[in-house]
Amino acid sequence: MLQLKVIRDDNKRIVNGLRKRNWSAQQLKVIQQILDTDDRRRSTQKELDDLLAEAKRLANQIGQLMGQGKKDEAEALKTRVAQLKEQTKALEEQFGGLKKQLDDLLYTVPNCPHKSVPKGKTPDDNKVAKAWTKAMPELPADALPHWDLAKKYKLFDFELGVKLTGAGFPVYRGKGAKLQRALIQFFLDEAITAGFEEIIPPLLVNEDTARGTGQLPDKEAQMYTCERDGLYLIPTAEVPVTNILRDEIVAEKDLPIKMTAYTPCFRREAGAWGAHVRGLNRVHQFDKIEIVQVEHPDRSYKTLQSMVSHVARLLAKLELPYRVLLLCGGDMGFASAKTFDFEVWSAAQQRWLEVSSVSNFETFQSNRMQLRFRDAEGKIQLAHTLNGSALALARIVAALLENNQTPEGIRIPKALQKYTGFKLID
RNA sequence: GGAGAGGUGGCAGAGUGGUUGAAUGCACCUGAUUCGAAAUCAGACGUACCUUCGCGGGUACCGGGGGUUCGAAUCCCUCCCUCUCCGCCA
Repeated sequence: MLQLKVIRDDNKRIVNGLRKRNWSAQQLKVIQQILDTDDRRRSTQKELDDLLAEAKRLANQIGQLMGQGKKDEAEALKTRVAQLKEQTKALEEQFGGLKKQLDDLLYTVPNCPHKSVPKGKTPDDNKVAKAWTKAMPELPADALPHWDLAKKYKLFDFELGVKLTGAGFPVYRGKGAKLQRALIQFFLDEAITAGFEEIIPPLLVNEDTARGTGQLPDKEAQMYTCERDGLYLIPTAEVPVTNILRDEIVAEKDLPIKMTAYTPCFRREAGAWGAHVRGLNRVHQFDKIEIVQVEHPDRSYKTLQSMVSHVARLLAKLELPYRVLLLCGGDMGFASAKTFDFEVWSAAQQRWLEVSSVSNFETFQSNRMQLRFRDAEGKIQLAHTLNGSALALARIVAALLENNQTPEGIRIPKALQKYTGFKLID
């Protein structure tokens, strides 16, 4: 969530930023509401603190009197403290209520877009940051979409997934399974080479962790839950990995902290189904390698670029046509200050598929999870957090299969061959 | 799952109702000493929020939540977690 201090001191920038997210005047009223609630919270705290200080002072005095054996005087003081207590109790409740109210309001406010983020309402308003200028793959007239290729070569099976679990849980098999594992290994190796520490996190997280990265309360419906144990299946490795540093104060010299993790990701995707989500385009469980960085505020945008370059390098090695989009204010995620999306061309479907999203969250996440660093002067500051998919498998597989189909079989890109152990799926 | 022990500052570890945000040791930081370092000595050394231009001041926090009390790290309830033993098990 946004920092109260920033909303207060840098109000104009925040309001302008929210306008970029197409916030109406009506919605912007929340900001004023936040400021008003905060004013009340502060005056209530002052009042409460003063009363508590007085009560504390008297309690100590009673202690002294008791020690000196002056029981009568002590008794007299006790009644006064009892009165104070009545007042503090009421104030405490009021204060707690205001804090809760304030938090609830703050939770409704998305991150403020970076100044370089373009205005816009829909995905059509995203800016192409890097277009694909080379040739597109040319397929024969009888080219198949990946779901048909999967059947033809027995790579994965959706019906079987339905039998075992339900729609959107594909079963990979044979070379399809091997391809999956090869991609995971490839992406992990690339991330490790780029200096990211590999993490294998839990796939179930508790409530605090889900709140830390903003899944709660905003995106509760997106996650599968294990209600009985109060746990959530992770929708992305970002959740457990970033939370490793929740409530930590790290040394400035340790920045940036670079972590990567491969995990399956579970998403309910409630109500998001339709004709365009066939096959691997959208599934409830998919594999993803995530890269996460915790960075100094001064360097985070440079770091964002380096993460974008990393993802671009992966796609280049996989020989997939891709483009990079700079998301407009209206299409950006709730917690992000700036996001680049990567899309690969899926030749048989004749459409771009989103395979990666690389974002700088600035202090939006770190504020919520109290992830801080001690700067050169010994002052404590919130760190910036960034993350990106590098990469999400399902759609990569879709594009890989479609783009590389030949009459002889499906060609495996060179960079991947040492991982698959085969050059052709036939 | 059963029985027992325990959760205190970066770490170790005192503290069982009264000025304890918390002894002591270690680590870290600053200064002195030194050509420099080690050793030694002196000092500083939690976080959040409120308040102040600033110095500073205030409040809360000793696993989480609730309670008893004028006063709780200390007593009570409850939840979570860790350790030991037993059971079960990849």
